[in-house]
Parts: sequence; C-alpha cells; structure tokens
Amino acid sequence: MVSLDNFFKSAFTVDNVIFGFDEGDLKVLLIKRGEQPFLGKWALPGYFVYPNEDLDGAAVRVLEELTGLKNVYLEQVETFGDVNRHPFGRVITVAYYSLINTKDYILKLKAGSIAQQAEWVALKDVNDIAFDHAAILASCFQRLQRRVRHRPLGFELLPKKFTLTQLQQLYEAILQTELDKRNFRKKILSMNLLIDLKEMQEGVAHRPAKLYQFDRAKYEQFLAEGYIFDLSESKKKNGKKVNGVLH
Amino acid sequence: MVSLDNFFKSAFTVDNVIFGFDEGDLKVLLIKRGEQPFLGKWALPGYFVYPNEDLDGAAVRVLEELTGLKNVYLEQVETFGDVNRHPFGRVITVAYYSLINTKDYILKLKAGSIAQQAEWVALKDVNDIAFDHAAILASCFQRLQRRVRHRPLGFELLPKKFTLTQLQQLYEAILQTELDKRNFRKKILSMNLLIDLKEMQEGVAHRPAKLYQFDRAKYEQFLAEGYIFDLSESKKKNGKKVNGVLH
DNA sequence: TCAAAAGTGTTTGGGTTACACCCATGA
DNA sequence: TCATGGGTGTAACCCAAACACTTTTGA
Repeated sequence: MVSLDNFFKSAFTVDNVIFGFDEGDLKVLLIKRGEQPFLGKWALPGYFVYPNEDLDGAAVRVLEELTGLKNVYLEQVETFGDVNRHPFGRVITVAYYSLINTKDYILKLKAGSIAQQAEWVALKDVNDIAFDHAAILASCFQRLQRRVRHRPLGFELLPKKFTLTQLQQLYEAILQTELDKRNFRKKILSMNLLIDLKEMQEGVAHRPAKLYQFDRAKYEQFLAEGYIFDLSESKKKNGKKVNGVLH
Repeated sequence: MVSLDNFFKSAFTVDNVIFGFDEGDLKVLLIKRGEQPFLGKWALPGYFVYPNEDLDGAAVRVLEELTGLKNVYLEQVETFGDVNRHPFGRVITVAYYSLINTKDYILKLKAGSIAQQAEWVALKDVNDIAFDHAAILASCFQRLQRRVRHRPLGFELLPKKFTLTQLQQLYEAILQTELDKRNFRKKILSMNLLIDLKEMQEGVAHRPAKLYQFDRAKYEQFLAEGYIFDLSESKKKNGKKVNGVLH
C-alpha cells in the first residue's frame, strides 16, 4: 500500500468557456496566455484553484477577473484528467461554461494577469488552442446545445431588451439549424416568459420590431411550482421522424 | 504571485455510484470502509487516482477491483470540490456512475481492499453515508433519470434475456412513476432494438412471458447512422401538459 | 417606390394518451 | 377452477410541421 502522501502532489484548475452572442455568431472568449506553459498561445481562460477556494468559486473568480462580471449563468460540465495533459505535472481541470451578454462585458486585464489579451472568437473560427482546450470547448458547446432545449437560457446571452428575431437568430446559432419563424414565435410566446415592453426598435431601415424582456421572476416562480420546461424540438433523419420510445 | 508549487499539494479521487436492479428495486453498491477516514462507515466505492492513471481508468479500476466486472456502462457525472470535504487535505472527487447486471456480479473483496464488506442497498434505504457521498449519489441518480429517457440504457441493468414486464418495472424504478403497460410495450417495440428470442419464461405460476434480448449491434448501427433516440415522455403537472417551446 | 425585415393563421399528420378484457400456466 | 401476471387494439386529442402574404419603416 502506497503512502497517502504520494497522492497529495497534484493540482487542479478550472477552465471556463465563456459564450457570447454578437453579430449573429456564437462566440467564445479566448485569452492569449501571458504565462508558461503555452506562453503566447490562445487558450480558454482558466487558473489553478486556490487551496481555500471551492470549484464553483474558482470558476466565478476566473470569470470576474477577466470580465468584471458576476452573477452570470455558470455551469460545471466535465473534468479532464489525462495523465499528460499539463506539462508541469499532474493537473486535472474542471470545465465550466458561462453565458454572458457581450454588451455588459468590459474587458479587464489586470497587470500580472494570466492573459496578455482577450478576444471574442466565433466558434467556427477557433483553432489551435492550448492544452486539451479544443476538447473542453467541444464538450461545453455540446452541453449548451442540450441545455438550451430544456431551459430558457438564451436570454442570458442577449441584452435586456431584444426582438424575437434576435432571439431566433441566437437559437439558430446555438442549435446550428434554421427555425421556422412562425412556429418559433408561437412556441416562445406560449411559454409566457416574455414581457412585451410596448417599445419598438428605432432607427432601422425597415419595419421596427417589438422589444421584449425575459420575465425572470415568473420563470423562477414556475420552477418553484415544479413546472418543467421542455423546449425540445424533435429530431429528424432524412426527413423521417425518429420515434420517441417511452411511455 | 504565488509559486506554482503551492498548488501541487492536492489529491483527487474517483467515486463510483454502481447501480443495479434487483427485486423490483433500483439499488446501489455501498462498501463499509476499511480505512480512515470514516473507517467502518458505509460509503460509495472510490479511491485516489494514481499518478499514472487517467480519470476514466481509475473509475474502471475501482469498479473492477470490487466486482470483477469490466466493460460496463460508465459515465462521468460531476466533480465535487468543497474545501473541507475530506479530512486529510484538499481532495476533490470525480463522480461516476455505472450500470451493471447484478446477476453477473461476483463480489471480490481483496485483502487490503478499502472495503471491509459491500452490500446492495435500495436507493430509498440509503442514509448516513460518508463524506459528501449523499450529494454525489443524488447527482448521479438524477443523471441516470435523464439519460434513460434519451438512450436505451435500461438493458445494462438486466440479464441478457428479460421480459417486457421486467423492463417496464426497471423503467418505473428509475423514473419513479407508473407506466401504462400497453403504451410502454408499443414504444419499446417500435424502437426495433429488441430481439424476440422465441423463448418463454419457465416455471412461473402464470402465463409465461416472452423473452427478449437487446440488439446491441443494431443500436450501434443506428448510432453510426446518426439516429437520435429520444425516449422522452412528456411531463405533466397537475395533469396539465406543459408545452414545449422551441421550433 | 423600393428594399428589408416584421408580423401573422391554418391545415395536416403523427405520436401520445387513456382505457378493459381475454389468455396461458401452475397450484 | 382459481389466482396470477401476460398480452393485445382503438379512438380522441394535441402538438409539431409546413407553408405565403401583408405591413411598416427608412432610404
């Protein structure tokens, strides 16, 4: 039997996939690393978890140090622990993703930060990032795609006031499909989670759209009452619907 | 800036929620701990991850050392890292669950194993277990409940040959609901993932049931073709169906 | 008046639900 | 012959999907 001391030589980090939505594209916030290893390379923001800090706390800290944002949607996804994933020793990393409204975002790069610079990169343009971050990003994106079918998360990525078309474009970006405008509006409005602000877009060169706001209070009330939101769309293959199986 | 050395003083473990199905109940395999901390207390099987071992590998090892089983369904769920969750120092744990057929199971308790004994405990009878294992168990069970709606996992928990009633009882145990017999059979059979073995139950004091087997080859073929299985049942609240929202 | 995006209803098909009685076997 | 669980079909309903034209604004 090995002495337990041999096990207390590891470290762990959190890495945070920060999603934002801008110009019709789903984007991720990447940093240019200001430290070894992978100095100067693009990577997901992340850092070691401090001894007196729990995992969620570390994820919040990483996000806050970089963006100044607190109280945003944050969810743990998966832990990556390949033996040689970090050149400095045994380091496993707990991956989180968060959803922020890019309009709220103010880039904060502290002196001595792990990041030299930070940049929003469209998901499809991400390539060659440090560590196993490509796998982490893929896993988090997949989780987001699933979650968004069952919970009204889209609003986290939009400004307070938004149009239904913006919301639809966001869902299309996340789900990587096209959605039918009329059906989308019917479903979204049937949730009863949108407040019609009785305001209009201004200064657009076409018919202005109505502005809506997410009714967070009502959502939390629904949750408390035990309602389950299932935003799922059915899945098809070759235009043929695949049957559900249970019940 | 702290020296990185300060971070390399932690350890991590895996804990494994091993589900089995027996006598109409969903059960978990618990061990009586043969080591400090929590010596003599019931806990989930788990152990430190060795320096040369990745996380999935450690989960497989823990399972295999205890049950002798390999190649079973195993899925990482969540990582728990509260600062004081382990009395010996900073130890985070990666939680997995696995699904096994209790008929295949042969308890192996090696000398010097971390377990003094092991026992199948019905989910509802689990109480007062070591560490934060209650939270881990809850998280894994929740994951199982979700997964089983979308993937044909039930078969992992049954003997090779089973009856439709056994399968239904299993789903009822996992989902903690009652299911309609006729509708359940219709859906399950419409999956086309069951092989009718043309055999019958024997020695039962009632009309014998047909035996079926899961068609794993066809399932994998379907997966490869991109089919998505959605075994979801709709959710109700007060008998009123809650609308889906997307598309 | 033109371009651009907003906004709006109806029909159809398929899947989910609810529901009750006869069958085969061993005791 | 009785108790026990096995096995089967249909009708109603609801939701998802498909689909096209009019409206409003700024340029």
